[in-house]
Amino acid sequence: MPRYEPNKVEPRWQDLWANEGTYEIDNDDPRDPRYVLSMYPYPSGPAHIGHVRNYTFGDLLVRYHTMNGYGVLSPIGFDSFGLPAENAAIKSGEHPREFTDARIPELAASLRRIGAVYDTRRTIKSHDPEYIKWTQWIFLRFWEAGLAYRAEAPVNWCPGCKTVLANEQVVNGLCERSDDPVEKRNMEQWFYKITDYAQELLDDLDALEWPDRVKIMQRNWIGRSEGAEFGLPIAGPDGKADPEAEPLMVYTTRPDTGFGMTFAVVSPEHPRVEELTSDDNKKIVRAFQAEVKDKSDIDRMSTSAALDKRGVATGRNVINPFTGQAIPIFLADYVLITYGTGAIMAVPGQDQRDWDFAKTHGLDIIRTVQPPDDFGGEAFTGAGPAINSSNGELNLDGMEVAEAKATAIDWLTQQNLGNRKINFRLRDWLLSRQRFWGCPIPVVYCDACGLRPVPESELPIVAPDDVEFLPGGDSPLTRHAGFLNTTCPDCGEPARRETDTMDTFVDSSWYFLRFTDPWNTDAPFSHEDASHFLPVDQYIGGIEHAILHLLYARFFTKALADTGVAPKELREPMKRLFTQGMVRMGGVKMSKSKGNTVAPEAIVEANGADALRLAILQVKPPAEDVDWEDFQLDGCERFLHRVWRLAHPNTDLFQTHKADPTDADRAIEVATHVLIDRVTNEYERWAYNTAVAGFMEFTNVLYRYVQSDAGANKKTIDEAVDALLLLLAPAVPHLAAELWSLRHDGDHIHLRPWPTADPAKLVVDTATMIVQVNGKLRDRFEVPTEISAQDAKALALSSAKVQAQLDGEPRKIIVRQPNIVNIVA
RNA sequence: GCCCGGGUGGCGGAAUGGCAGACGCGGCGGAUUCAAAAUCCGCUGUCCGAAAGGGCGUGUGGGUUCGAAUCCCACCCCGGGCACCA
Repeated sequence: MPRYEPNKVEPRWQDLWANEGTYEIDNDDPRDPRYVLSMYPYPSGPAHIGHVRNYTFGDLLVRYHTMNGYGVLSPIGFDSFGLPAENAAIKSGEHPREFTDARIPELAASLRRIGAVYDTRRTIKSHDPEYIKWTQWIFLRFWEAGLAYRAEAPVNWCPGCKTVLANEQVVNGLCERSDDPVEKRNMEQWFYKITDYAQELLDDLDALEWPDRVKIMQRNWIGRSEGAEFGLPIAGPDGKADPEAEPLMVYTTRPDTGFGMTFAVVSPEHPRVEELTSDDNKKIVRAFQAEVKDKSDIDRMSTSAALDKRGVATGRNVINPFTGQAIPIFLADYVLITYGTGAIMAVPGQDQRDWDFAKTHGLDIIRTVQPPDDFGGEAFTGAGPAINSSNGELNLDGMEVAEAKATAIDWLTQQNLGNRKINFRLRDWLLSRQRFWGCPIPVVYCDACGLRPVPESELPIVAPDDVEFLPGGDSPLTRHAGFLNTTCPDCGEPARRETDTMDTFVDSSWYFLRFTDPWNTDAPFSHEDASHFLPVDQYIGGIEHAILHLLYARFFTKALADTGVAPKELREPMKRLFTQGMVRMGGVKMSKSKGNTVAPEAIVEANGADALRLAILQVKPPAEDVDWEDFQLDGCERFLHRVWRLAHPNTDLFQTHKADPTDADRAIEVATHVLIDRVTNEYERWAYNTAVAGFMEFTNVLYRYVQSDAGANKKTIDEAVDALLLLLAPAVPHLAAELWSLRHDGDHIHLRPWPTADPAKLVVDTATMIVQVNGKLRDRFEVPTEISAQDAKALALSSAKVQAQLDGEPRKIIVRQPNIVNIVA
């Protein structure tokens, strides 16, 4: 019997799957479709173990579902725009396109070498002009629909990456890529109107089969709150409301506490600051605005800043409409211009931030909710009856919070001051980037006509080849005359091209749709093909995309459906999501940028791709993070050799016999069907680590069986081994394919149907009954499954070990035949 | 601070109300071998004991239950998310 040599066997099967198109699927394939998709990777060169883990899980499912008779769509693509290629260009001068085009085959080869199978005819690259064309075309559709717009706004600027960032890309005030502190700048930028979909994005989460963790993160990010928006009349010099002045609009979730409002606060960036500042206070107000402007978010958010509640009075007052009192207006940086109206009613009795501010600045504090007697805190934010809350028309006293809120909102509405309002934390998606290596935004600037879309016939707008990257790192598009200078599509006069490119998350927001119809030259995809495969049945990727990519992709799907690009009824892109854990090395995430990667090539060379795949499945539940140091490659390799020796048709491990079936043979039959049942169930629920344990246990059982003196019954062992190989086929495809082919005359295991457990073979006629005394195990018996309660009880009491523990009559006996008898002494 | 996960042998983990520690790694012992590698077999939570056997044991403390790693309450520790969002 030859020894198993993975390096000879594995490439042969990889070639066969590719050459025969085993995992290619046509759109008119008659089988029931299943769409299994792993998030497409950024092509940073050869894969590392983190990638391999991700794509192994996906590959297992592709093969499993195929064996279950589905027509599985398994595409792969490359998220090939992005900063690493541009940074490499700045260093070496190599054009990002050349750099990227060289990296993609390296990554593709890595994936092929671990046995991952795809319909490679459908491969997508974000930077492919054909893909750029449709990304730009979609931008223009969104623009027409009012979902893309250009506006000046305070934006996040990363000085390291020399570009603006979306809110989602700022982590604790730092750029998520470069860790540089992010600066606030007022700039005119492009946005996608994701806020139009805030409510739907929130509501539709409920029906998704996604990890709760991800759904919760998205809910928090969307951040819906219910409250009231209303106007505070501006006080004139006489302390009375000035009927000429526009009231100051504020947003609150606690309109019930209005009687406790003792001052108002506006954000330093609020547009009405100038108008609401008295002549005497102009100087300090401007100084404060300047001070805040210079602070980065990281300074503004640091713990000490959060505590000290800096701010200045504007010298003007507003009227608290609940009490009629004139109260002062302050500027403070704890009020954000980006949320609500950028101005608040401050109620120090019921809000800790307002409390802190009031204490710092010596302002009045009035409680309007009765705290419990033992309340020892400062601001009281809990539930309780309203107090100090009545005027001539409105009396909230004694009402609980919910009722008081509703009553206060009704009153504000009657008074024509404001109304109920729902607010979201979610901001529009800032999509423009001042970078070269991204999808150009297809618009031109004309002096006469203004902002004009590039006509569809001129798409794609592709970045030029003859560009020079300077050490400063700015985009060469801004100084490339050939790219920059164009003519206005409307008036034909000279015009300038937009030099901003799109966030690379735009590319990944619709690639899963393009996979369904990648050859389409008339549209990004057809409704028919999108409907055939979508939503994605199983999406697989890292938890780091819980908000960014997964929220954007959901928004895109809804917006595409509403603009008629996608089928109207396609509201969600991914039905099921699985987020696999990351691979760590030395306690930190393995990634190219951290320089701590392990290349699979060396491991494949030494142990084989199947051993690596098995080690990935075996080491931990797939959802959890794992340290590379914990992988057990040698043990997995050893197991594969054990299977080889057992399953090879010329095995020297044992002799078979043809005698009548014995009890031992029957036990193997039962074990075989129990394993089929078990592994099927475990594959379905992503319990790959216990499935591997099942394979190992079963193999151990078979070894004991075939090495026993009686030898093995040929029929029994053949059935057992064939079942084992079928169950292994999705996990260790090369070994399973090779052995099956040897055993079955060149047949392809991956085209065989998935085995099913015979219920009749799962029936066992004896069980182990344990006997406890006071919950402690004292004895055990093999009993017939059908044993009666009386017999079980009698048997338990007959045990000497049990009797030794008993002192007199048992007080109570619980019988759960045939598994347990518990005697309470 | 708020919201999620999680805490089980030397290590990765298994068991979701009923035999704690499956399976693997590591370790120990044996077979085979001139020897080694490879392979095969056995043992391996901890304490007491020569053994039989027994005590203890799933972060800590309490509770529910005939019975708790599993359910409930309080707390400690670790990881993640959000963080002045009115």
